Amino acid sequence: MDSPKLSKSPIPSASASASASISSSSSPVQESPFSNYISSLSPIKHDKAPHVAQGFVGLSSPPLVFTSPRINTLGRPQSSSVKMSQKGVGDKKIINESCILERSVTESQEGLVTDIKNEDNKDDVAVQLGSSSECVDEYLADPVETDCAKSAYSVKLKLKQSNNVLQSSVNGLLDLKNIKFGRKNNVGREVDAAQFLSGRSEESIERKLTSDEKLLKIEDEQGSAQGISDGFQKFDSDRFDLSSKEKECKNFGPQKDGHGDGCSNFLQQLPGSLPGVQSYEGFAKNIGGDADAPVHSMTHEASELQRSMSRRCLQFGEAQPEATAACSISTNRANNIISSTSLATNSETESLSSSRLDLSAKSRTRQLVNLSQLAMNMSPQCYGKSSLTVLKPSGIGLHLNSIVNAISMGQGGTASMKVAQAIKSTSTTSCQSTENIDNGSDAFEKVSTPQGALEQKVFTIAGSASESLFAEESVEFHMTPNTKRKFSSEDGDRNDILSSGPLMCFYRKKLSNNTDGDCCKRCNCKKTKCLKLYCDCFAAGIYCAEPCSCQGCFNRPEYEETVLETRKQIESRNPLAFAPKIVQPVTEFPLSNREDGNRKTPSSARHKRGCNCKRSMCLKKYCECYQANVGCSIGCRCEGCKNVYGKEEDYCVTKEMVNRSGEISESRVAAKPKKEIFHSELCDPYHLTPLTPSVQCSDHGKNASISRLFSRRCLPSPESDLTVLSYAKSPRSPRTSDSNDILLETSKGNLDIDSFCEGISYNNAVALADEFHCTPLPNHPSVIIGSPSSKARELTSLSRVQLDPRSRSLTPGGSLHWHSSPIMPMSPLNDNKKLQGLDSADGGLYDILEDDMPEILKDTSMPIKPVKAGSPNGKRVSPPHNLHQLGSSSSGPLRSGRKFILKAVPSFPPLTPCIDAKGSSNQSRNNFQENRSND
DNA sequence: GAGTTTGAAACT
DNA sequence: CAGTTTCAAACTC
Repeated sequence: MDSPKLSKSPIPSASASASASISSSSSPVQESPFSNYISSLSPIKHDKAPHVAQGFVGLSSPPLVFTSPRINTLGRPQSSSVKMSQKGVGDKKIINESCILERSVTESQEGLVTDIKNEDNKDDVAVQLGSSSECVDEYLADPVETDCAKSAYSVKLKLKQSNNVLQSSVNGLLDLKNIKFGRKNNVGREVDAAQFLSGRSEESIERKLTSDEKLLKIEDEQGSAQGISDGFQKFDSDRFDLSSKEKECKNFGPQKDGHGDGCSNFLQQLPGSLPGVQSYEGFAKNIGGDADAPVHSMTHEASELQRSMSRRCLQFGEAQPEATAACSISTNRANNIISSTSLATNSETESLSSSRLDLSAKSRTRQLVNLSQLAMNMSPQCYGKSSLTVLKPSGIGLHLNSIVNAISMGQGGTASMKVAQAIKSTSTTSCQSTENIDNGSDAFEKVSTPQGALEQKVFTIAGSASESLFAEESVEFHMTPNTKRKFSSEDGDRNDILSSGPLMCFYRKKLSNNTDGDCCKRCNCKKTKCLKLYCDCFAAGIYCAEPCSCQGCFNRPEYEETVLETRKQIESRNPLAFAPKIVQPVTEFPLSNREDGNRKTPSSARHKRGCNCKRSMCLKKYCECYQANVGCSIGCRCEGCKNVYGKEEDYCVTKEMVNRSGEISESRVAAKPKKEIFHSELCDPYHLTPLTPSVQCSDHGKNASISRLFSRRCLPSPESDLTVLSYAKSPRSPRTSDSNDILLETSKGNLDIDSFCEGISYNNAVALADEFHCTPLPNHPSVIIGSPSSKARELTSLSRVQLDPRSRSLTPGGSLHWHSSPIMPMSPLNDNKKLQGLDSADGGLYDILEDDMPEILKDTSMPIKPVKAGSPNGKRVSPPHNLHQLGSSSSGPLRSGRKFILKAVPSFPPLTPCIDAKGSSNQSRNNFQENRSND
């Protein structure tokens, strides 16, 4: 990843100072007012903590990042506070720079609603550096600040469609004021802006952490109150500016008006903003359907949400209209993707609504706002401390964190799923807000320009949005994996961003947090000067810090250039050297909704390259897969692997078995249970679960055929203890799965994964899997992906290919392809979901998978053959003895199952099934063999 | 805490 | 690409 480069380029000069500040990664955080809070947050907590909280925590975590230097914090946090105070004062400068208008028109509603915001960034603007990096930083930072400050300061104007812009603006302002006041009164809380500003960050964070809606509401209210007060103060002064801006906005108006919903149209034009807005609107509408009275207010709020989002964008645009262009597209894309997906999917929105139906639309909006605020708060804490704080990362990180957290949470238990989803959606919205900001900036720029230009811009944005989807996937993948290092990004930009410092740290922490607290781990390099991949810090893209015991360390901000150069060199050798080693699968859809709440599915994160363990059996931390809580996969060349999901499943199963009966010993003994399980489960469709551990076994696709069979058939029911064990056992699954789920959901749209999975049914699951494998996949994403992987792998058995759904997921487009392809995706998904749902998201896997995919596709078309003996990894590949039987048996059902799947999930991305099948199949096969031998 | 083991990274 | 060396983490005592 080029992250270093990016970081560098953006903030060349700042690097030194930034690096200095960053160098003591811990120090900045500690120093920051929130540092204590952040420090208190442990990675472990993240996992356990509410999604929101985690997300935030994660944000705070990445003090040491290469990127951090790039981003100039410029005392963001301080600036924010200052801004806040200034806002209260109502500086003219602020007025001049800050005023931004957003215009959203809701047909149903009276007319045009204009949100005018004053940006707080005036100071920032003045401070803004010409460098793109700064712009980016600010851009990023702005979102946070904007979120916090905006909510507080933004002034909303409700404009009737009056010809006179000025009048309309004024009227709108008045209306908004009234509205807000009404809100306040309704809320019954008047918040002192100063207090809010001073104490808000912590409070908001805590509240968010608690993820209590009430708290969120309160904050929102407070923020709104402040915003109102502030807005009023500024309002008068800003009016003129607003009017001018409104004019600009009007340019958009025609387009908007052209469509039923001016706002929606506008938002649609802005890829990032649209989804969120639409979702919100839909949400509001839904709510309205429930209660008419609230509807109006709801719509109002919805519009407000939209506004807020748009505002953010606008603010950004205003603050740094140009910056937007420079502003990292990749980041924006990523954010957009995330937000878009989450938002786009009605399911999530619905989930939110369902979870929060009680809550008024306000609360939701507020939540969003709060989230954004949290992000803001977090960012300052994390980055703000140092002058160099990286705003960008914070924003991004926040989103990611929030998502990840949400995901992890969701996976944790079905019961919490809804909540998690809600959180996700909220988080996504926050993300969107960020994106929107970016988009908004773009849009904003365009706004000023003639409509034609605007349209073009919008179009461009849309295109970028589409692209962002890919980025998003990659991002999510990166995020999801628990592994410390992982941040693989397929695309250079994305990789850069992701891999680059703050994000990297963030991700890592996130990942690592889930399980261990490894995030705090530091290197102990003695000879490499922390400039080689031996150094975990260096490999993770972060600077060494105090905790490190390294000697002669050059991985410090002071040596940024050296570090970057070294990184470049390493990357030149291996472009993916700094990519996340572990990729998280996209799938695991089923997890969330299972009746049991047992989502057992393990996460299917995978190690990109796979381990090469010889003696540790992949059961010790020597094994990267194991260390990353990832099951060994096809890519692994390990010997005697017992790790994994796949194996782990066995392992887990065995443990379970042992626990239950106490008869079976740990380790492979499980094999036996597996068999039993397989048979029983095979027979019992109900047991089929997407992620059965058994499936994932560590054969790594060597024994494709066998694995396949197993995977298909062995899928343990979600309810089954095995699944539960595996799930409980491995922390990993939860994390990855969540992210994946999100992606899937988003991609799907409103599709209900659970229902889908169920619909697919365990009955057909096996058959589907078989069929899927057997049937050619013309559209198989894997093909598209086609990467340069080793051909040996390609040659490897079909089973592998079939098993590896991840390849599909691997490529950013993979999921898309799947989605696009009616047939393939569905079956795979089913498989994935039911089997594991692992890999679609696996970035690391992508490489391998991608390579394999093409052949796989070909192979898949072919009937299930005994897989080639040789595994891609060269691991032992024994012909699947049982495969034939299994395959034969399964084949029958497959066809029917496939049809079914197609119907049920046309748009779903296929994911894990193949992969899981592979890995699991191999291991399962091995296990079987072993068991046999044992027997 | 020292020594050993382990496997990835780097090198040839 | 395979084999070897180097390295640091993980592990053991």
